[in-house]
Amino acid sequence: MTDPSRPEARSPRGFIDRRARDLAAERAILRAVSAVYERYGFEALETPAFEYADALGKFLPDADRPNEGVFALQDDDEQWMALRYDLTAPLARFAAQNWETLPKPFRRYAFGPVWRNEKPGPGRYREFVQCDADTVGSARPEADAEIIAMAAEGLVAAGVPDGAAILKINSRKLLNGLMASAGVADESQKLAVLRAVDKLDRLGPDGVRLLLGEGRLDESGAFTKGAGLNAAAAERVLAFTAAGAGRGETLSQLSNAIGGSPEGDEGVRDLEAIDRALISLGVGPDRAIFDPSVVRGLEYYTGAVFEAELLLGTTDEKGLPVRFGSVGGGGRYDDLVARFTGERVPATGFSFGVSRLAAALRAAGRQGLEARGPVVVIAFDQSHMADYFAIAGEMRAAGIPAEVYLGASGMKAQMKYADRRLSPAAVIVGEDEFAAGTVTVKDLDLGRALSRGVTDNAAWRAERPGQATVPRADLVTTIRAILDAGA
RNA sequence: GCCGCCUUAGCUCAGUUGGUUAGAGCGCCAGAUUGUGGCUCUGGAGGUCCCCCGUUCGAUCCGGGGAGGCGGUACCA
Repeated sequence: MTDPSRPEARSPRGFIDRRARDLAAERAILRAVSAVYERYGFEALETPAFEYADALGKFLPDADRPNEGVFALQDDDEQWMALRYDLTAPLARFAAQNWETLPKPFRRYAFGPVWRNEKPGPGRYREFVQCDADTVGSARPEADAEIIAMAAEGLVAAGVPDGAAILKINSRKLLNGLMASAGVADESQKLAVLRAVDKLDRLGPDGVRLLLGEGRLDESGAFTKGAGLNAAAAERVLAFTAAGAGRGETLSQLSNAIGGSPEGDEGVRDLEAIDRALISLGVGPDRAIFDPSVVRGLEYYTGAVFEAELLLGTTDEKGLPVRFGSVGGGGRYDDLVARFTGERVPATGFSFGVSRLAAALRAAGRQGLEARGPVVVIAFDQSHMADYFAIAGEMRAAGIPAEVYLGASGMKAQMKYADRRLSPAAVIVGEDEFAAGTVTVKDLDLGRALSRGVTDNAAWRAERPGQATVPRADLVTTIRAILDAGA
């Protein structure tokens, strides 16, 4: 039966189709978060899906692996272009390209899909939506604090209940200071230490200790080579990451742990300034804390780094607990525009993983609304199709979603169709109704509720629950009463 | 990338110690019910048993290779 010449109907690996319910949740989040950003004075910007690959930075396609990390293709002039993997790199390109004419500091927000050519995982796709806000051209810690405050407000606007999310803040300068004081000078060893620290929440101190030292063997049997620190240095790193989970007291602990390295001290001063600004912005330690274990990526960031963690205790379809963890992150990146212009431009920003946030909220039951279908006008008598369209048009003119059934099936199947669309009502107009100048309106919501108590089909059909025949002129008011009752 | 598990109907999965017509539940379509969604009953459609090669009289089942899926791990700008 399967013809090998026919294509198999399937979506590419790591890409998914999203239906009305998912889209409604996601669009609501985008609307709410965009409104917060605009209230803070950020302007909208949309850049193309494709950028020239060199503008995206690190992932220069070469002959061997042109698609590593990004989806890239060669234009007809032989130039490599690639789908953007985030919204920050395109912003840096835009800012550099238009620097002379932009009002500075330049504040913009953007949202849209980004693409990553990597192995998909649970809840992790190769195409997903981000919502991003950045300030380009301000080195002030208040710029970081403002971004953090907007992220906190954005979470609330998106529907995350108070106390269900926390913003965790750290500084790369602190981490660099830590390395200096722990005697880590080698660049690759630095990266290994950062990677190890980044896994603290997943592996715990013992796992991280192994990764800081010789290495770790995981349960699948795969071995991860460690950073090769000696025991004293490893303990020093662990002590640093264990410093508090608050703001003021954490800062003093951190400043002790760093022990006077110049870069570390600078990081402490930055965080102190951010703390003061957050207080004046009304963001307390219940919403944003300093957490020395936050690392965020590896190159790229030059100062403060932030991460939004969701604390909702959620469960999957099988009832197993799911930790959504990070739903967004960001930080200060002072060198990104300089890649284009040579001029160092301080910048800071934050990005929400919108798809992930929507999934988390839905899994937590905060966004449990099904997408409602339209009122369905039953195509009862083929010779009256024009009347059915007039009826649908009348409802649409009143702002009520409505459609005429356009399939070829009988009435029973049409009722089933309306039920599956989660339609609030069906409109039935047959010979009797036309003769009497009436329409029959069936309240499907009421029927859905009543059907739970009915066991006998004959009785169910005889009762015609929620069904009323009204004068044709009363159609819209009857439908609206049903809609209002359901709302 | 590395490690492990898996692949049989649209979905979830049985099963054949290698033998002739490969099953269930759910879902779908239809009828019981000339104009009515749920329940119940009845009937129906739907399968190259992931692909290729090998062993065999014979492979969905055994062996080798490949692809795809899932999970872990690495990477994640």
